[in-house]
Amino acid sequence: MKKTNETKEKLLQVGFDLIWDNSYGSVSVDDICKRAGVNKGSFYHFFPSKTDLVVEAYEEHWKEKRPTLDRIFSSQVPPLERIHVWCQYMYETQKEKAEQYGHVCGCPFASVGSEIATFDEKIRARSEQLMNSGRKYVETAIADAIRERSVTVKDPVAASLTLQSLLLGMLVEARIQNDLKVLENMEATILDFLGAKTVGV
Amino acid sequence: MKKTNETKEKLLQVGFDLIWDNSYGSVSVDDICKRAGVNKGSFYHFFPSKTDLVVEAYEEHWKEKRPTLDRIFSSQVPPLERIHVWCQYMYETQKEKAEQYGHVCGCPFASVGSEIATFDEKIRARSEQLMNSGRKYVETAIADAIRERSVTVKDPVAASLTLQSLLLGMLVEARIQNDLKVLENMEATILDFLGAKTVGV
DNA sequence: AAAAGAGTTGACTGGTCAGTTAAGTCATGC
DNA sequence: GCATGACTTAACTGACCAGTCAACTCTTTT
Repeated sequence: MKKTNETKEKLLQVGFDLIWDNSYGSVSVDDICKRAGVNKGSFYHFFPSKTDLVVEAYEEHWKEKRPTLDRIFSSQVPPLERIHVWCQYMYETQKEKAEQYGHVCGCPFASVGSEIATFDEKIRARSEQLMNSGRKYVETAIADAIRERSVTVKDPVAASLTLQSLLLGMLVEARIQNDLKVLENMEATILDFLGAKTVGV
Repeated sequence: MKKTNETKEKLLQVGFDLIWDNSYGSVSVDDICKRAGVNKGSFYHFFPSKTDLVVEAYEEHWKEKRPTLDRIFSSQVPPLERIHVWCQYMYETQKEKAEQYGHVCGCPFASVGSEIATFDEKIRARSEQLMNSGRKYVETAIADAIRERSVTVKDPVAASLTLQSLLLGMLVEARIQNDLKVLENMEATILDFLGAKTVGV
């Protein structure tokens, strides 16, 4: 028998990747099982439904990303430096995914969230929650930047909300256009929006 | 027998609405036929495939919207007024849809485009094209605003691209959060981004 | 009035879907 | 050594999927 949780983790990882790369509707439980080298019965031993796999895979993905984000957004780092490294990190993530799968994948929470928002409440609610968790990092960074006067925006909550929309939009467009070029001006656009002192238009 | 094209138009309209409201993957050809009161054979008499229906429905939707957009973005209207009316129009459209279907639907090109971008090239390409057509209106409005100095941004192409991303992001978030509130600050956020002279933060 | 063609009908195909089931394998604890 | 329970296996269900087909109806053309 395999190591405890090895099968479950494989299903979570394969499921997340397949659905991020394609879509919730176009990836079947059979596809996931086949790719994971697991029988269907095992799938339903660990997950009551396809929806539940996705929710848990979201959770898992977020858990894996948190340490990196904690490091990037550490209070030890100057606020604008956090934004800088964060932008680099997002671009690199997208670039790696694009090379791995042959096309730009965008934001998994946004793609799947938007796909099933109107008919799968479980996934919708979790998408919303996780996206908001990510925004908190940015909100704090902007608040710190305002306090050290390295930025001209006034309201960190409003600014982080707008920034989040802007980024989400860029990721969706990059996916639809299948072109990383959309993301190249990301940092400059963000700094410009924040009214960062160190960078011109 | 029914009026020429009545069946086809019904299929296009019903297909577009159902898919906008739900998703490409979760709406079947049978669903569309049932709702349209049309037999399956008729569907395949008019469309070679489900994909082709979607592409034609996109076309049709755009054709129907064009006169309204031409009016809103008429050169006779002051540029910032165009933006103002456009924002109102988008909000009203979303509100009506939300009331009609019980949840916020967002942008149809973005939702379906993002859903199938990585595996249906026909729909992906058409989404990209139509979204860019919409951007042209904004680009011209911004260029006019720059010339009359009612705005501080410098590059109309870059500004319209960023604006498009921002809007797209807001629409995706409104759909995922199922909340029109996301869209309420739309105009203020846009005017602020453009550096419009007449409006504070 | 007859032929032709556009549009319609509904049954049909073969495959795939999410999810079920029952019999089996294995590690652990007593 | 045997009982328990977690995990696996693969066949199975019934619904649904996109797409096909041949026979049909109606309108238009000649």
